[in-house]
Amino acid sequence: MNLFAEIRSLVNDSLQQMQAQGDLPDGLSFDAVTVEPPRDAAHGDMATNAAMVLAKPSRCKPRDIAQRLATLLSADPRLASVEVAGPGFLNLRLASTLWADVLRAILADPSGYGRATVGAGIKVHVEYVSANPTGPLHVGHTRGAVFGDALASMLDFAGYDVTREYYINDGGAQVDVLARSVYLRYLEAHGQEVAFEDGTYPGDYLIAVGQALKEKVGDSYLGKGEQFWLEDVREFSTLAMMELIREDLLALGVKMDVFYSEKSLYGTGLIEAAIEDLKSKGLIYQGVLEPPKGKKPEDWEPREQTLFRSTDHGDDVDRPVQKSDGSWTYFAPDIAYHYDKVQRGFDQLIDVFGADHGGYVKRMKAAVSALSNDKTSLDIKLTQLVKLFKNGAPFKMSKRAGTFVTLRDLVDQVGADATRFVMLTRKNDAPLDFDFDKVMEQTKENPVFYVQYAHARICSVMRKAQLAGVAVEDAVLQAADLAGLTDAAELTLAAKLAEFPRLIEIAARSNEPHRIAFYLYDLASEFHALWNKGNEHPELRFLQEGNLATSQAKIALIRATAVVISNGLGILGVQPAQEMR
RNA sequence: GGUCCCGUAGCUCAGCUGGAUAGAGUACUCGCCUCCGAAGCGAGGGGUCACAGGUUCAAAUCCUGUCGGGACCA
Repeated sequence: MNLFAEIRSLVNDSLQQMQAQGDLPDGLSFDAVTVEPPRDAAHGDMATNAAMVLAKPSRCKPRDIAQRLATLLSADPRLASVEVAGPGFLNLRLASTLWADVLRAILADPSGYGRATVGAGIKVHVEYVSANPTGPLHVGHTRGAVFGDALASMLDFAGYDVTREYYINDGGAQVDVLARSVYLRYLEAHGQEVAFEDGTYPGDYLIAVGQALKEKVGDSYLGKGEQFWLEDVREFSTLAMMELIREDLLALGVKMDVFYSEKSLYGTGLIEAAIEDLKSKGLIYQGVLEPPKGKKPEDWEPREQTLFRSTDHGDDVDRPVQKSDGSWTYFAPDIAYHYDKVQRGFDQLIDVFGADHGGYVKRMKAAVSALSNDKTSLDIKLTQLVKLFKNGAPFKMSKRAGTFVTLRDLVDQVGADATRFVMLTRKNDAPLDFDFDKVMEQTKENPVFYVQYAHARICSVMRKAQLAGVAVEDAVLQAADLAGLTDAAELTLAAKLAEFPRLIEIAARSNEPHRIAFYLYDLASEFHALWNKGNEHPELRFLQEGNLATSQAKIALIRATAVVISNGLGILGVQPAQEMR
């Protein structure tokens, strides 16, 4: 049940009726008409801007339209009052029975409440993490992983057909470096002294891989040249790293549908096919790029190479796909990968990248636009840096000094739930401060705690109610007489619950899961307020001794609140707490 | 030099793809436990929404430019 959608369509119907009666001209678009909660609660439960939006195209005075619309709307039993206000707003007050309907709808189908249909029939592909398979995931990857995962879950909740995918960059020079590094560890496992020069990965996590390699191949690679072992060690090491990464993701609660290998693009003709597709559209040519503006780099010289005319699709300069020696640039496999996504029939693509990939956005969008003839949309979400703090002081990461914070460090220290929630309390494109101590704090300053505390309190009341002999099953609560819920704080809470489906739609449309985290904080706040109001007004306490019916009505309200918190947290991948410890 | 992101209360940040008197947290002042978890709640002060133009019934929100901060490319 989506109250806002219902009233929105009621407004729409009424507007059409006005057209039929000749009060409004034909051919008007109602797209700009909104029904939303007013900022000021004194203005009622909902407000619509219909009259103001339609005034100009219909050449009527806004207040006249508002007046006629108000007359039509007020005939509907769902609306208790309709008032024209200000320049032509219509302020709507809902019949009090509607709030009870919302609660009953929540209790009738708890796990389904808030699910939307905005994404029905739309196939969306979300690519995230996609870290190089050269080591464990670190803090930066964690943010991308959490964001992408929550985004995918949210889209799923909003009705989209979602595919979650990890692109394994196992085709570039970095996996050769990995192989050489593992080879050093292999020599070490054979008792040799080794030195890790620049351009190798000295991390301890490769010790076990070198050991495992020794167990697999014995001494057969000792004293041999690179041409003899590189390919096999590369394969072996990449697999080991992906195993490590999968475990990291699992610890964070991130699941992928597909792991897609870059290497699998080579030798299958896919890259050639993608470039051929662009060529057939006249977007591939031989040419020489202009030197970069500003300071000329020392080693720049004009070279003829194969270029993609990305400027035809919004890019700033054309991009090379093949170097003068015939080898592919790093961009070519990326094109091929997205070509493959388009071929797989997705309607929408979303790439979640770190902010350091900001430079690729325009060319990737150009590629997808060209490859799909603008039929497939590509949204690229960049996640900004995570700044770590300990005891309020910035905490510098350094691979060299070994103060390198991994995903595991985070999860081990603060838990997957807190890590995930905190990472979602900022917009993806804003930098994030992650304070180890604050995340663990049990105060309202810590949003994870605050939301969990609300849920735990509700569970606590439910436990107490059961001990007192009050039936609290959803089926029983649904049948309760909810007419007694009349206090302002109770109705505010119910109104907040009614907003949830609308919030999901808004958040899903803009690919912004952080909105859910903020909503949950607000919801928790309304709940805590109501709880405390019970201190001064005993009649607002949830358990009313000796009054079974009233208790059940109030418990229906907070049980519905717990359901929404639980659904919201579920999208973010966070377990709701039954009790605080 | 170019591209992208950001600039909102002392501090950290929301702000519904354009709506009414711009909101939370924190900090400061004051009040609330004989009571379902006070790990909480309520009240108060605090703003030129970086700046200047533009678009319109309406701009923190959209467009242009300037300044400041960050990320990246060369």
